[in-house]
Amino acid sequence: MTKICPPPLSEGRSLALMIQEAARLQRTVFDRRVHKIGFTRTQWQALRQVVDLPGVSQSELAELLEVEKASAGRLIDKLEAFGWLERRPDDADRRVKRIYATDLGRRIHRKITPVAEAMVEEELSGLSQREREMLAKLLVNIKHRLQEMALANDVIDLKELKKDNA
Amino acid sequence: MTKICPPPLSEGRSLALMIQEAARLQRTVFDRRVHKIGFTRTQWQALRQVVDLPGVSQSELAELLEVEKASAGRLIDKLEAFGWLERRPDDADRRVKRIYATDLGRRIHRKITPVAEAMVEEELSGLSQREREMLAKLLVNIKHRLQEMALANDVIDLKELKKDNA
DNA sequence: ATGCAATAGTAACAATGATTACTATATCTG
DNA sequence: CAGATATAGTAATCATTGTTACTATTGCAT
Repeated sequence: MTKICPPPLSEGRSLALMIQEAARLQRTVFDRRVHKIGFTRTQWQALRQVVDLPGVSQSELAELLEVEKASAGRLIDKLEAFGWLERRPDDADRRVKRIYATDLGRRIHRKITPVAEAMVEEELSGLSQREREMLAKLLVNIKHRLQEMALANDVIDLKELKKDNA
Repeated sequence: MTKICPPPLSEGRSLALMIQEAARLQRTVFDRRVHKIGFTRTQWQALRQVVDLPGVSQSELAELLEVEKASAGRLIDKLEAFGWLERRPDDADRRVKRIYATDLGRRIHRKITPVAEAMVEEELSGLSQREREMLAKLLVNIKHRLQEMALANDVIDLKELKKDNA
């Protein structure tokens, strides 16, 4: 376990990195806390969405979880095998399958929800209400900007790299 | 593309989620911008670390990138195959291999660095210097708390879930 | 009605990363 | 020095995800 110091970064880059690190730490802590229960963060998020939106379709769930339809389908396979969720046909459209939490799924949801709540409360415990609002405001600002950037299509061209060796 | 509204969350949870979303958006935007160059974010981060810390060992690099040693090894395999990095034996310890960027690797690094800088600058363009400092302060606070939490070992016990069906 | 484009879900495959087990080397202990 | 222990890196395996191609169904345009 050698101790390595990352090199200094620009002010902006270090902020961007801090966001990445905070997000990763959140995932790490949550994973540690629910690991013994034997499921993953993704599975938990799927369960949460389905409990909160009973009858959501698979495509809608994929959109909410921001994964591909195929990934969502496989995730639902597994959660259905666990007995936490079930697929039911839609009355009107025979293509769609609607997802519902089972009793067991709802029970697990009720059990984990306070854990998630406690975790975020603990994580934010050093911040005043005022500071939380400030943080939310700043993050919303960044998120909006990033969303615009994600839609723009200014990509780097490979040819530029090949040519000049500045 | 059905429009789905996620259900409301507690104030804390929505903040935690915002951090996740900002982090994911950063990754998405960066991926889009470098995708045409044909490499991944992970590869870029590895290149960056190696350029900034020439002669870093594989284990150290794994630690910096926060991936497992085996994953780092395969990543280095690929980057070496690309001709961006090279392994060299350590003078004193025949177990360790030290990683250096090749000329090509350094050239690519010089090309991509401004892209990364421009991206974070653009992403933060809506924030004043004052606000950036505030954001950094708040994130450092959260990160410290999360780091403490990551070390604590208060995990949920599976047996608890099985027993009561409240 | 008919035919065509769009959509919901699935299957097969490739890429990525973690985990475990292994080899080689180094270091510590007596 | 001898032997135990730890560390650096690799190989094999497994799980997860994205991508592409496919089927079934729907709904729109003529």
